[in-house]
Amino acid sequence: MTNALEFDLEKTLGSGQVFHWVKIDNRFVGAIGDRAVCLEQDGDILKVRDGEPPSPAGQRPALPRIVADYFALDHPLREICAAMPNDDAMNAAKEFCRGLRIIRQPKWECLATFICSSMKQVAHIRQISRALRERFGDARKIDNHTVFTFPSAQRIAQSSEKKLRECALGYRAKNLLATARLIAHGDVDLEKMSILSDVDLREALCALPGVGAKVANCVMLFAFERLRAFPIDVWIERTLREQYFARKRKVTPKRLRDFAATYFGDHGGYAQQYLFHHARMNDKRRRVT
DNA sequence: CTCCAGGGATGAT
DNA sequence: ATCATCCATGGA
Repeated sequence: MTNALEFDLEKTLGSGQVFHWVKIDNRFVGAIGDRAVCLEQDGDILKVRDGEPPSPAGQRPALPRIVADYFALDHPLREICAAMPNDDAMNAAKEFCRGLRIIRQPKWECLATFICSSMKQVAHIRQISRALRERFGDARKIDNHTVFTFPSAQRIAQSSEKKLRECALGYRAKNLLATARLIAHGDVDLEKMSILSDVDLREALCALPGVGAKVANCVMLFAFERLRAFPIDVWIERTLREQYFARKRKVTPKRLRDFAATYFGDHGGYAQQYLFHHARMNDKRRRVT
């Protein structure tokens, strides 16, 4: 059990940050790092249980601490929301996304998943994530469910483009393999990149195969806790153009980037995630889970 | 600057 | 049962 004030588990897990959690009745089953975890929210209380320990049952950090860290329950959400711009689009998103938090994801898992996400929709990314986990990850049991950990860069690096393509990665297989090998061989150390400035970190991430500005910003926001990072995908671009540049012509991508950086400021990543989730869930053209 | 390959689910006809 | 649509990166 852990206290979960100002937190909405379902909105957080369903907002396109992570793609492996499965909802079973009122519970969410998945993995945090190498731990199989079952989560259930009951008001301000978050019930947490984990599965059998991974092989050498040594000292394990307490589960509530791991969960609180993963869901960034220490982020001052009330202050973050209060600091967001006060306009109609932002206020509607704030209302709709109450309790949605930016998750602290494991760096490699986040990077690899978002390399696979390019040109894909959420339903498809979920399938890719599941295929990679089932094929290359480790099984963990919780209750009568089996969940799979996300495979290490070393494990992916030992794979082959052909095997990765069997996980429905398509042309992304080559990029994931190349990036995994850079990390497995020690040419790139994601943990050491934590010390870089936002600008340098973005540049370092964009140097990896399959990583452009959008994926780099997702990884910065979801795994490096750079809360200013503002990923612009088609949903956000559409929202920005409709809500903030109505009837304006010639709004270039650079102008959108500059606007987002200055207008949304220090917690732009939170603003982006709220606008993104609100736009997706209220679009009549699709019914997303 | 523009154009477009790429792959598989999902929605439309 | 086919056909169109969604989409980020990278290279021409």
